[in-house]
Amino acid sequence: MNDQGCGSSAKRRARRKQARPQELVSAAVDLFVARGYSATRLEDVASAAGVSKGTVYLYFASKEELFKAVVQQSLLPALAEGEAFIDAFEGTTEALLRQILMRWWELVGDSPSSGLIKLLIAESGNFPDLARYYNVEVIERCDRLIARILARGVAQGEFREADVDLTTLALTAPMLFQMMWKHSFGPCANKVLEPKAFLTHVVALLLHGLLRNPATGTVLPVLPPFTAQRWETVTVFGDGQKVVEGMDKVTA
Amino acid sequence: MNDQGCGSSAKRRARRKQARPQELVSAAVDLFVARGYSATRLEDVASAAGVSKGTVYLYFASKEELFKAVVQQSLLPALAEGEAFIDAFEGTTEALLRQILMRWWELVGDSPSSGLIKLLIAESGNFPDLARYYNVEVIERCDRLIARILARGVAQGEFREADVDLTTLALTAPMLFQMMWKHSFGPCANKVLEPKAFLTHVVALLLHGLLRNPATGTVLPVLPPFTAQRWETVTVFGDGQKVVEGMDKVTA
Amino acid sequence: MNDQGCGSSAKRRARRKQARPQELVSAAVDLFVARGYSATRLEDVASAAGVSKGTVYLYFASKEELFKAVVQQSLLPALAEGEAFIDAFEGTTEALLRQILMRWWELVGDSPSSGLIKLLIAESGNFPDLARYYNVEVIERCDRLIARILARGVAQGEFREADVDLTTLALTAPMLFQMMWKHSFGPCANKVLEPKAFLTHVVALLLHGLLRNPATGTVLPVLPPFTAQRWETVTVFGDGQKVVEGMDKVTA
Amino acid sequence: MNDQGCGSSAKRRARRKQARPQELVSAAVDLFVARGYSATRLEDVASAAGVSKGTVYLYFASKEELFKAVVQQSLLPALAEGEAFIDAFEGTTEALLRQILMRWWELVGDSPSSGLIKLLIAESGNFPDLARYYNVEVIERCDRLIARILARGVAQGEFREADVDLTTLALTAPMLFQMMWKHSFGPCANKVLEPKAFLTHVVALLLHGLLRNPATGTVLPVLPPFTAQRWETVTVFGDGQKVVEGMDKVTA
DNA sequence: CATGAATGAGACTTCATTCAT
DNA sequence: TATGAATGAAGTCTCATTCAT
Repeated sequence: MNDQGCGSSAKRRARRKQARPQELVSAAVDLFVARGYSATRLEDVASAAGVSKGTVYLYFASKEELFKAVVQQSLLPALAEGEAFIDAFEGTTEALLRQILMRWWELVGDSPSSGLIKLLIAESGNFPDLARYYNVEVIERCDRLIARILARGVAQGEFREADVDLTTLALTAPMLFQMMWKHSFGPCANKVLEPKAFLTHVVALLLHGLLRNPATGTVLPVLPPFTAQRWETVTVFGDGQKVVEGMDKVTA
Repeated sequence: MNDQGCGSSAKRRARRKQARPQELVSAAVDLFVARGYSATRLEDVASAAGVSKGTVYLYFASKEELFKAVVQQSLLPALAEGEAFIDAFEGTTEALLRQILMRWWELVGDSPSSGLIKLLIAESGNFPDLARYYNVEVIERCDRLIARILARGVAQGEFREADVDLTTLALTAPMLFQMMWKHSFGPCANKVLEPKAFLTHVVALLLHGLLRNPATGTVLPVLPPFTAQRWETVTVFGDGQKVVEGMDKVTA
Repeated sequence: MNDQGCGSSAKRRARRKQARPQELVSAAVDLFVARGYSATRLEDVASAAGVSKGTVYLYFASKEELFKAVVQQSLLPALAEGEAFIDAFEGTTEALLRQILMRWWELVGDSPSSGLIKLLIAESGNFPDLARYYNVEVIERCDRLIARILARGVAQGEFREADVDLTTLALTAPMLFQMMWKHSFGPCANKVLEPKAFLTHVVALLLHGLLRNPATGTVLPVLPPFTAQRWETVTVFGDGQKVVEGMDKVTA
Repeated sequence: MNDQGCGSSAKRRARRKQARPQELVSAAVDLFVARGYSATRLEDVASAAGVSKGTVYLYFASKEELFKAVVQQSLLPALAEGEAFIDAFEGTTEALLRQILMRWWELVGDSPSSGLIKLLIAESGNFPDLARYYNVEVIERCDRLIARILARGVAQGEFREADVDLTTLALTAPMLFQMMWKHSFGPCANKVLEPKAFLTHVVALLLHGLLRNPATGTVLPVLPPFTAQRWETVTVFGDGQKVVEGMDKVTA
């Protein structure tokens, strides 16, 4: 009993040391997002993480390095999952798109680290290498993710062909907008913006301009008629509320 | 005798004095946009405007006041023009929408002051009253502008009815995206984004989801306000195929 | 009377601004010498110069730059004078040597800035470029000065020939020693070292080993016999004390 | 049972413990000499000695104490040897002097710890008690060593009498110079200074000004303690030529 | 009106020192 | 004994702001 003190406590401390960078990054995310890079004092980060000023420098060489770590740490989880999600998905591409946006919002958009994009946009001019890194590792990869979905829709005959890059951006824009809004004007706006409702609406708007029109083969205009088959969607919410969607009808 | 030794003509100085605030604001816009609020030194603003450091304080009580002046000065011109533009326009609403977006990009998006929105988003947390002001004076007014266009489309029988707020935002998002992009990742991205091509594409995508299709009468679903936490959607196709979507499951 | 305020005060301030670097360097010399580079706080330099912390940075980009300025400013005056002194001197080389060492001590050794050599020796490892600069601009030039004197002595038949570099250093060493001593152990030693007495003694010791011995032409050994002519020196001090020196006698 | 789990044999550890201070001091000497007191981080000393930061404090109460230990440990060996060397020596005093300087350079000057004198001179102002200690224990003792040699030379009829303190310093100065040079400008100088050649040269120069010349009986002037401020020297040569020297004038 | 020298609060960063393990 | 994570005082440097001229 008095024997074990020799090793276990060292372990606990080691575990602490291993956890520290993560704790500091977590604390830093919130402050960086809330106040911006310059206005965030390292001392505040430290005390938010429950340590003293000097401790930050045991794990990060400088404020800039901490910032980079914050950015690079908030990338990969959601992307990797998203890519796997696409490959495994078996429903319609419309459903896939809707699912993936919802999921993305839950994982990224609604997470505290979503404000990072705001931060990075604001500071991209002051951290060009970081911006370049983020652009390659996140943005372009994210674009490719979306592009794959669009390609899937075209391959399955659901979507008509359209400029991939532009259409991808048309989907990226509302997501970005959402995050920006959440971390800027949202909190002080009169109307509240319900994220998932907005994303659903956007998808609906976009898709009905994207769905292939087999009859005319037109590239741009005329609404996709959906004559190939009839469909009807019933959405049931947790509180029992039902929404029925389908050709020609919308019933709440 | 005690008058002439020290200065020049009072008139020239008066004219100068009147122009000064404008010159300072102009210089400040560029620097604030390029570097952010904190990283912009007042001395740089002064020398960019061709005056000395102390002179800034003759016209603005503090850095914060200068920043507010910068923001408030870069708002109104385009909005007023936009409102007049709508009233005078006589073509289809689709054409109106496309034209107004193009014009907006020329006037605002492509102007050096477009970066202000980026700045404001970044600093909204540190300047809550400024954010509130901007939200009311610019954002909501801009939203109303878009909403008027949508209403015009509906009134003229071109557009079907849809949630006004959400649809407005769906139009606002790409414009915002464009500005963000231009002042952040754009300069370091591999692909160049052609602004007007993008806006055209977005309008095309959105409009053809908005235009009433006389043949089928299909109507986009208007989802209820998204307050419920759990939800589940079952889509039944004409051939009996079912797709169930929900917060945590996807079943084909 | 109320008229002159327009220009003269500006001049006074300008004169102040011009004088500041010099004032700061002066204050810095004393502190650097007394405490060393690291132990000298810039704030102390500032208050010693009667200004505030920030003012130092109006004139020197960093502590290191201030240090370099201090070093580079305490070089040239004495050297230039020394070189002119040699050319103009018309007495014996022995007298020249004695004079120049005395003068050097008055100008450099005894000045507050003499401690700089101590400082530079201590910090040469941390400021290699500064050491190189000082070595070329001061030390080598100083060596050349001494070498010229030795050459003069040889040319005039007073000194025998000897290795120039080594002999030069043999003269440099006591001067250096003196400065080191003054700024290190001197203040806490039991015996006081009278600088001029020491230098006089050293010159006497060295010269009588340097004077050419016409009779033997020996390069190294045997004392110069001074048989060519008899001589006698009477030194009268300010307090009336007399010392008579000459061949065979020493009388106080 | 509760004894064995944590550590190794007590003997080995004890031996280790005994060696530790020495190892730390050795590591510290090099770093202190190379970087100076302030610029040497205790952590670097620790890792140079192969231990962790905290271990230093098991043997030395503070950085200052470590420094003192470093200084006090690098003194005595050579001095004791030197004293024994004198007593046992049987040749001429000139030979003794030359040999002892050579030996001293081998033992002290050329050892890594020779840089300590540089260090101490630099830091004497910050460590007055250390300087006093060093002055008494090393410098004065060293001076006495030299003085004994001079006395030996006089007693054996080799040297004429001269001011002991000043002559001692005249021998100390080149040794000190050598050490300073080695640890400061030497590494960045263009000419290399061959230590032993220099010492040999210095001894030759000095001795031949010290050796009694039986033929002429010339005696070097022994100046009185240099307390008077003003002085004037008139040298009259056998041929009637006069040279007047003084504090501010040189007249031939 | 305009200047720009001066200020000093405040941020980043270092490192001697402590102490739980 | 030994470790090394943690601390926090202290120093360098920046820059918004003031004010004498």
